[in-house]
Amino acid sequence: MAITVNQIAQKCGVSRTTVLRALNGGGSVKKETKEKILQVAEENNYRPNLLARSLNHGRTMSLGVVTINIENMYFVQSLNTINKEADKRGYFTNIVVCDESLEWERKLIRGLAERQMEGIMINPLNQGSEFEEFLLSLHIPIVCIGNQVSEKITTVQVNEMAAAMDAVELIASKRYEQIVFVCPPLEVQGQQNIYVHEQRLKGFKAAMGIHCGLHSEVVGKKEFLPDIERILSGNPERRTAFLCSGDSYALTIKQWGEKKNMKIPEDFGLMGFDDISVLQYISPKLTTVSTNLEGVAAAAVVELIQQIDSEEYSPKSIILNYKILDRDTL
Amino acid sequence: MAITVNQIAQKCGVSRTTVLRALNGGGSVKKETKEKILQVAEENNYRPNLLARSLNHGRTMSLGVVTINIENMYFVQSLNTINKEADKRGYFTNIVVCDESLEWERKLIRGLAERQMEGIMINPLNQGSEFEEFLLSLHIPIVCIGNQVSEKITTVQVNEMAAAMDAVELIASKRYEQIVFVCPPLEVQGQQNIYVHEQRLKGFKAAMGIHCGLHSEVVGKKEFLPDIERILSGNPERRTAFLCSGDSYALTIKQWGEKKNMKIPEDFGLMGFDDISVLQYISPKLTTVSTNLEGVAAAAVVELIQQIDSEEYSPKSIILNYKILDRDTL
DNA sequence: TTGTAGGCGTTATCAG
DNA sequence: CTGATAACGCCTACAA
Repeated sequence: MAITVNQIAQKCGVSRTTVLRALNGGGSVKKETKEKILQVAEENNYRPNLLARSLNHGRTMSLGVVTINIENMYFVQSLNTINKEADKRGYFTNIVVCDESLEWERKLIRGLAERQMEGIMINPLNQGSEFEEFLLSLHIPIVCIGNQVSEKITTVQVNEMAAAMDAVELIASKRYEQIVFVCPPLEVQGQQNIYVHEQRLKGFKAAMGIHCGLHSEVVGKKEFLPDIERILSGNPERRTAFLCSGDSYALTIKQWGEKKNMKIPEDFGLMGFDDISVLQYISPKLTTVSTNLEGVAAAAVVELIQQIDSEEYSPKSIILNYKILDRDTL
Repeated sequence: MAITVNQIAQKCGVSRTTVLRALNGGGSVKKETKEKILQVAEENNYRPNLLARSLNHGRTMSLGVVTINIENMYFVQSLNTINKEADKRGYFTNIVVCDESLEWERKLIRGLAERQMEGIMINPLNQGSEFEEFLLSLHIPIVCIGNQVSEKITTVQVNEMAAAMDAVELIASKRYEQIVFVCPPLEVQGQQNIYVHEQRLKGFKAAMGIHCGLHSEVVGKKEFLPDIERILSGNPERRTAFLCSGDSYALTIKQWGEKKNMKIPEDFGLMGFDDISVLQYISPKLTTVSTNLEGVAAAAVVELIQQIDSEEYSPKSIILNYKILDRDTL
């Protein structure tokens, strides 16, 4: 379809080498020849075939990103940042979306590898040693964002455990008598990567150990609203706050509470995690934890490229700062 | 880094042809040879270099998608659908994000073309004949989603004008006395592609021509809240509804109204456009128009692939159904 | 200033 | 059953 260097050479009656020199400016070319070549290239919309070029010198200058479930919005916010940071360093970013299926994720990662991405960023859904081996067998620089897979693979994250502990501190300081931790189904542990939630849960439990005077409960199910209802109606006068491992859980509870004509924070306290961008449209402002999505994304790119560039690279665990956002729902 | 067919051939003491036959299963290979080859390939994690393969037979089986401003969420919802539909037909989907810059968009499109995407989907930010020429000069199948660029390039959309008219009908039927149309800054017309908003505005004006007893106004500025305030306070007893060309405008107004302790729909009516996924977290439920993001996305993929497959293709304009969602803010 | 030759990794064709 | 050979489009020596 598109014109090639060879064809230009033919049209101009010169060799490809000359055409390339005129186009990419290596050596010297006679003025007239050069002009003619450039003109022909222009007229025919010449545009280099990057596949061929990459094949040749073994570099694609492209990074791959595997995104989960766009609807959840977690991670999506990072995409812009990743894109810009990569571009600054001369890399093109290819994003693929993975709709919550473990197989798809593997398939996509392999697809990116086969397309010779020089490095891949994932917020992995898979986990375990088999997946670890799979990733390692690719022999491609990889950076995990958020969820950790193994110590052999660089992960960029915030200290989720400490964040959860701080969150509990904040809630406790507001004189709640009961704190309920809401997170995704815990049954999937061992199958699906819920590392960040596990870390937060650990932090929650540790903090509750300190505040042993407080009641606590963990709700980790798909259908969690019945539990919320049970908890609130079981002991209506007890001041209860929900700490949700993910803003979307908090928003769901908020929605439910409002339908029941309950006021937040008067009737119950609510706190989320991640500070997803939708929150700007929600009032009262949700108290939450900023897990520094942009910062994490930027760091991931930097680290990935460093990994690409270095001969000897040893995997790291990069921990960034989180921030407690004390807003209006506690 | 990764092992190649040639290397496998060497290791096994056969020719590449034989290796390929064993791997891809063309002709027949002696059992032992085949086993050995497969074993070596397995051990060394052989994985075909798709760049080379593509270079060879001129097909990449990849589609490119250019997404705008992820934060806005419009279009983002389509990504999953695009991905799945493309996969069904054997195509890999590469997404790139464009952060609201006209130059970036061009750069990304060119990048996708140079990487030999077989087709590209865009919700274009650019517009005008120069951009049209740019796209055509690529000589690559292209489908525009939502915003139209020109009749020479296939566009998939809903009938925005009719949708806006229906929206006005709905509002009028609820006995509002004034309808205000809120849309992005109109100054950018001619520079930036706001085709869908223009269509909706046309529909709005046409419908208001029919309902000439009603007051109407158009607000198209970046900072529109002052106008909202002016309109509402200027004539407080006049029943006013805002028809927003985009749910995010509606959410912003809703947010503002609630801060002022106004009730919706008691104090003013509110209607959006697009039915973005965030709405699930918002109450009262926003009345809006479903612009059938998933349907549009699916149709775009089908059309793009058809364009790729056919020798003779003439650009079309594909119009899908929209749906008025009469919910709780009118 | 210009051209020739070889290679990147894969595939297709044709000949043994 | 197996193996040369050429080709995809680009790039880099090396030679003229």
